[in-house]
Amino acid sequence: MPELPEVETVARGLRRAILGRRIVSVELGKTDFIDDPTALEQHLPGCQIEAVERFGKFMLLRLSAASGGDGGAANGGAAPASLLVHLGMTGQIAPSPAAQPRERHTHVCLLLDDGRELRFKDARRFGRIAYLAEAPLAEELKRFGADPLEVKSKEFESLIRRRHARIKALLLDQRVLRGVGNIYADESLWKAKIHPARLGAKLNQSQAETLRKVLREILQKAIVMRGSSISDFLDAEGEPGEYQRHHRVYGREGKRCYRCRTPIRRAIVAGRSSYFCPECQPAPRGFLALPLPGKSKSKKKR
DNA sequence: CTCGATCCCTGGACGC
DNA sequence: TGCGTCCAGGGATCGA
Repeated sequence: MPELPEVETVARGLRRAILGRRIVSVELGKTDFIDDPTALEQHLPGCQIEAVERFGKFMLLRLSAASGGDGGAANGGAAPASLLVHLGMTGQIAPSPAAQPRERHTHVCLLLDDGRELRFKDARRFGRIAYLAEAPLAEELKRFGADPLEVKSKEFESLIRRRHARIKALLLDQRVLRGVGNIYADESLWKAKIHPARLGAKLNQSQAETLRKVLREILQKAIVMRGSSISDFLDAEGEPGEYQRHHRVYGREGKRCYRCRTPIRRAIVAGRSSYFCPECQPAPRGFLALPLPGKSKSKKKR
């Protein structure tokens, strides 16, 4: 579940690790998550990695044009291109020595000019990789909404309060805000004391502003903590993040609310498990949470 | 416009 | 111990 903070963490790691490196060759495994695998094989060799950026949950590896004489290759204009990388649920990208055995589910290996390989592994292949020239990239990025770290009060308010969708669905909708996923949506709604099933239009101005601020604060804090490692998220150095220790609601069904001690409940909202405090986050009329699961085994505390 | 359902995919948890 | 089943979830897509 790499979301904005996890992707930012990986992008920073990559920036330190591979900036300025040139791609020597490309090896692909399964390619069903790659837009146009042939494009990678054709265009990547010779490219230099000039920048690593984050855009929502995407990473953008900005590439220079190939250098050396490619004879009849079709990169005459040498328009800048990028490698777009989405980690999906289980994607990991990190450099390793080329001699090191590849881990299972490694599907993209980019041999670099310093003897390492930039490897992408993704067990579930919910990730995405695309080689895109400038224009198609710009077109692609148009589909996404505001950066939750940058969005201003007024814009956020209009994004939310004009909508009749549930606030949780709006937070998760990448066309509205780019980068928020299930964990940080729940965490920020809890902090703002807003029920995930509330309609955007039902929030008052003050609630919208509170939500914008706590969302930003939580994302920033999570970036400092190098993200949340709840399933198998690892950054570009192969290290887990620490923010999962600071989760206040996510994954805490049946455990007590940190504010009021009421047991946290779960419901499916916007098709996703949503955790909330039924006391602190009043539900819309008639909204039902899932029944608390019966405890079969003794659980841990926390 | 908004919703839910369905599919993609695999590993881990759980029940028997 | 082993097997079957369910679930997780980001995103695309389709029909209601």
